[in-house]
Parts: sequence; structure tokens; C-alpha cells
Amino acid sequence: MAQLARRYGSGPASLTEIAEQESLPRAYLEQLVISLRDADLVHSTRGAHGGYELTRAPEQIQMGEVLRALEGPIAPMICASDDEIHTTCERTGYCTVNFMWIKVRDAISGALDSMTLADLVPFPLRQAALENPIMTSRTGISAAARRAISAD
Amino acid sequence: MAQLARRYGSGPASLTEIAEQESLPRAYLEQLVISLRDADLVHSTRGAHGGYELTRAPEQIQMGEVLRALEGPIAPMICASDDEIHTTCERTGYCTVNFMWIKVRDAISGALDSMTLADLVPFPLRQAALENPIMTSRTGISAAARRAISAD
DNA sequence: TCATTTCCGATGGATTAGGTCGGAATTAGA
DNA sequence: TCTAATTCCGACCTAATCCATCGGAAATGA
Repeated sequence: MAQLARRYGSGPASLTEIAEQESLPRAYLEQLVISLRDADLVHSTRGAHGGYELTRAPEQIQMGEVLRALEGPIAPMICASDDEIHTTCERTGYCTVNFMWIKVRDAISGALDSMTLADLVPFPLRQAALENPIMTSRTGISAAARRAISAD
Repeated sequence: MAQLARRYGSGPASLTEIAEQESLPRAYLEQLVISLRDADLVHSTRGAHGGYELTRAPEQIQMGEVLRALEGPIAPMICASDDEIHTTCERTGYCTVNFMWIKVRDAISGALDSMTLADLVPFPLRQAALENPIMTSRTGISAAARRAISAD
């Protein structure tokens, strides 16, 4: 997703390309991208010169959406899932630990939903930014982010 | 730990007892309690009428300590561990996602360290509270906590 | 001496995360 | 119309890990 964010606005990118840049097996990326497509985070173009691209600008994609698409509902414990369907446990009713897991889950969700894909991708490396060098971001990247990004 | 918190102040509790009350296999609890002892959260008394008891009052035990003792360092990702020893990943240096995991880890730690064992155990069920019915807590249990607890 | 209990190392089984493989369907361009 | 580049898809593998189980040794109070 970070790779797609960098290329946002410059047409589809093939998995072969991304696999090379990230030194990851293409077959593995194929499997991951199916979930991202089903969640409508990426759009695919089949055939020669096809590939994948983000359906929205990086600023519009919360990391929570990405994680939920790839890893399913956020659930540090079976009794504390994002998805109400999986929130049942035979112990619910006499278990006092449940509310701790709820708190943990909400902390995770909060952290993930407070960041967007754009926070992970520094401007100079984004294609759209290259084409339009006027800075228009309102995301506010932290010092920690800048440090992590600077090594990229 | 919740069971031990309820019994805090009334001598050691055997795992056989706790196993019955929680419908969990004793052999399994034995394994768990080893980690808790090594982390100095519980103290063991061997022999007849022996058992385990908390080394500190429930109010003094952060849930983060318990979780770290039982499950190891808090690390939503290999590159974002509580324990600096495990913070290395071959991708560190060109990976822009690391700082997201750091943020998630800190959110989890924060949530866990903001709660103590006492928050999981309602007063009326704590032995110490029974012996001294004057309410002296300063923990401030949330509405969600009260709901979870009320079913216990 | 005996019942109770912690202590401890070895073992087992089910699930899953992470990754692989082979080939069918689709499409742009020559 | 052919070919190379791609997505698409289902089946498979496999190493780790969580959640235990088991058998017995050591300690201790009655």
C-alpha cells in the first residue's frame, strides 16, 4: 500500500514491479491484494500494462481500514472484536477481563484510525507530489514519523 | 490473577481451588503461574496448605505487568517490541511502517498500564474489602467496567 | 508417615500466519 | 490474430505457536 501510495496518480502498478522493489514474492502479494480489492481500497486493471492503484488519495485512507482489510477485525481477544459477529465467548457473563480487552481494542483502533497512508509515505517520494510540488498536506507528521521516513 | 486478587490478604490459594472455580485445567495454570512467579507478581508457598498469593495489593499491579509476564514483551510487530533486544528486523532502515507499529504498541501499553488488577475485581468480591467495608479506592472504574463486572 | 501442593521438563495436537504453485482469464499492442 | 504481460483463483505446504497434557520429584504441615 505504501508503494501504491507513492505511485498514486500515475496509473496502475504491476505486482511484479512492487515485488521487486520490496523484495517480496509476487505470489504472496497477489494473495494480499485480493483482500485489499475486496475492501475497495485498490482497483485492478487486468491484462498487459495493467496493475493496481489506490481507489482514493493516500490522505483519505486510514491505516485501520488497511489493517482490517488485510488481517480481519481488530480483536486482541475473541471477546473483544470490532466485528460484533465474533464477540461471543462461552465465558462472557462471568468474565471480568473482557472490559480490559475492549479498552485495548479501542486503543489500537484509535491509533490506527488516527493515521492515514499518507503519514507513511514522505512527500518527495509521492508521484502526485512530484507533479504538483505545492505542499497541501494537513496530516501533520510526527517527529517519530519523520525519523522513520528519513531512512527510506 | 483476578482470583488471587479476590483472595488478597487471606493467605495462599491453591491452584486446585482456582482451577475448579475457573473451570480450567490445573496443569495449565501451573505453567502460567511459573511466569507470574518469575516476574515476582505472585509468591508461592510449597507443601500442604500452600499455594499462591499476590506479592502486592491489586491496586499496585498494572495489567501491563501481568500481560508482559504471561505473554512476553508487547510487540504488535517484530520491529516494535517493548523489549529493545527484539527490535531488529532486516527491513529496518528502508521500512516506513515501523513508526505505525510503535504508535500501536504505545497505545496498547498505555491502555494496559492505565489499569490495575483492582479494576478487574469488584470490591464486594475482594476478601480485603469484606474485612474492611469502608471504600477507599481511587481507581475510578468506568461504566463499561461496571457492566462487565456486574455479570460476575 | 501421608496427603497436599508446588515445581519442572518433556510431549502432543489443533490452528493459523505466512508463503508457494500451476494454470486459467483478460487485455494492450504489434 | 498472435503474443507477452497481467490479474485472478483455488489448492497446497509448512513452520510456528498457542494451549494445553502428563508423570513424577521435592517440599511441607498435620
